Amino acid sequence: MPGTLDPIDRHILRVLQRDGRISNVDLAREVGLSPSPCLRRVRLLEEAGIIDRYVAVLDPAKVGAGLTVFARVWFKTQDAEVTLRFGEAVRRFPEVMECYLTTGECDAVLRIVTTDLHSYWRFQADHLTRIPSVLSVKTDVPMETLKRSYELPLR
Amino acid sequence: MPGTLDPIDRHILRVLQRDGRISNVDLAREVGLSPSPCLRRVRLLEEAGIIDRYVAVLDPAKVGAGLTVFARVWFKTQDAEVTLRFGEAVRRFPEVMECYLTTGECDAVLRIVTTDLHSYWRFQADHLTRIPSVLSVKTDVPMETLKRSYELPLR
DNA sequence: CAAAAGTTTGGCATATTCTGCCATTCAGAG
DNA sequence: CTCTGAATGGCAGAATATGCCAAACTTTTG
Repeated sequence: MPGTLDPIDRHILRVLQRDGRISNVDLAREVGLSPSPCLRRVRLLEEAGIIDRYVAVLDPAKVGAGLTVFARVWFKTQDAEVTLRFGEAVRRFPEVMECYLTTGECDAVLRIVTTDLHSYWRFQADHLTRIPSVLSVKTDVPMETLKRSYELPLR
Repeated sequence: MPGTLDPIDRHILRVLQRDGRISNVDLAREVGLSPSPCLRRVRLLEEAGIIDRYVAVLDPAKVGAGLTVFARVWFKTQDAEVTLRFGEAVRRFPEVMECYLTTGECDAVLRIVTTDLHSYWRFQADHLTRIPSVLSVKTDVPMETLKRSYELPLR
C-alpha cells in the first residue's frame, strides 16, 4: 500500500537516523515541508513499520561495555532442535547484541559486548560454551574500531 | 566527574534505550521522579557523553537493506599506512556499518548491509577487494537472525 | 482537453510538553 | 544538633505537538 518511498520520505528517514529526537518543526524545515504534513509522514512511516523504534545510543565505554568481540560458533549438530535451543539461550544473555545463523564456514556468528577481556573470557567459559548445542567457539577480538554507523544506506 | 551512575540513572538509561522518544513526563513517572529533576538528569547524562545520541531504527528489510553479512579481511601488510587507508576507504562506503581491526586470525572484521546477495557480491567485487590494502576476503552469510538488540547491558 | 475524484499540503486552535527559576527537602559533615 | 551542599518538586512562560478543515495539486475518467 505505501508503494515506495518518495524523496521526501527518504530525506525524513535520513535525518531521523542521525537525530531521532529532532523536533517536528525542525524536521519539517529541513525537508522543506510545513509541520503538519511532515508529522503525518512520520506517523505513516511508523505505522508501516519502516521506522521500527527510537533508541538512545549510549557510549559503550562509559557504561562498562567497552569491549566488542565477534564469536564464531560451531554446533555439534545442525538440526532445528539444536538451533532453536541455541537461539533461546543467546536471547537470555544481555551481552549478546547480535546473533546470526550462517551457512558458511561456521554455524553462528555473535557480536558480544562486555567490560573487558577478562569478563568476556568468563562469559565464554561460564555461559557460551556451556550451551549444550555448542561444539566450539573461535573469537575475533577487535583492537580498534575503524567505523561504527547506525545509518542504513537508503537508495 | 559524574562519579558513578546511581540506580535512577541506570533506570533512565534502560528506558531510553528502549524508547528514545518517550516524553520527559512519562519518563519521570516511570523512574519515580517529577519531571524537573528527571530532565535535569537526562541533560547531565547527555553532557557527560554517556548518552551519545538518539536515532531512529529502521526496519532493514523495508528500506532495501535486508541482507547483513560479515566479512573477514586479510591485508597484504599490517603497517599503519595500510590500515589508515583501509579505514578511510570503508568510512566512505555507506554499506559498511561496522569495521574493526582484529588481532586474531584475520586483520579486520566488517558488518556490511546490502539489498541482497547479488548486490553484496557486486560490492565485494567492485569496491571491497579493490581497496589496495586488501589481500583476501572471507564472507559469512547469515541465513537467519536469532537476535538483534540495541540495548547495552547495564550492570 | 476538460472535469471529477482522490491525495497531499498549509494554517489555525487547542492540548500537551519543555524549559528555567526558586523555595523546600534531604543527606552528610562538623 | 546545626550547618552546608546537592537534589527535588512545583510553578509560569515559551515552544511544540496534535487534530481539523479548506485549498492546492495530481491522477483518473469522460
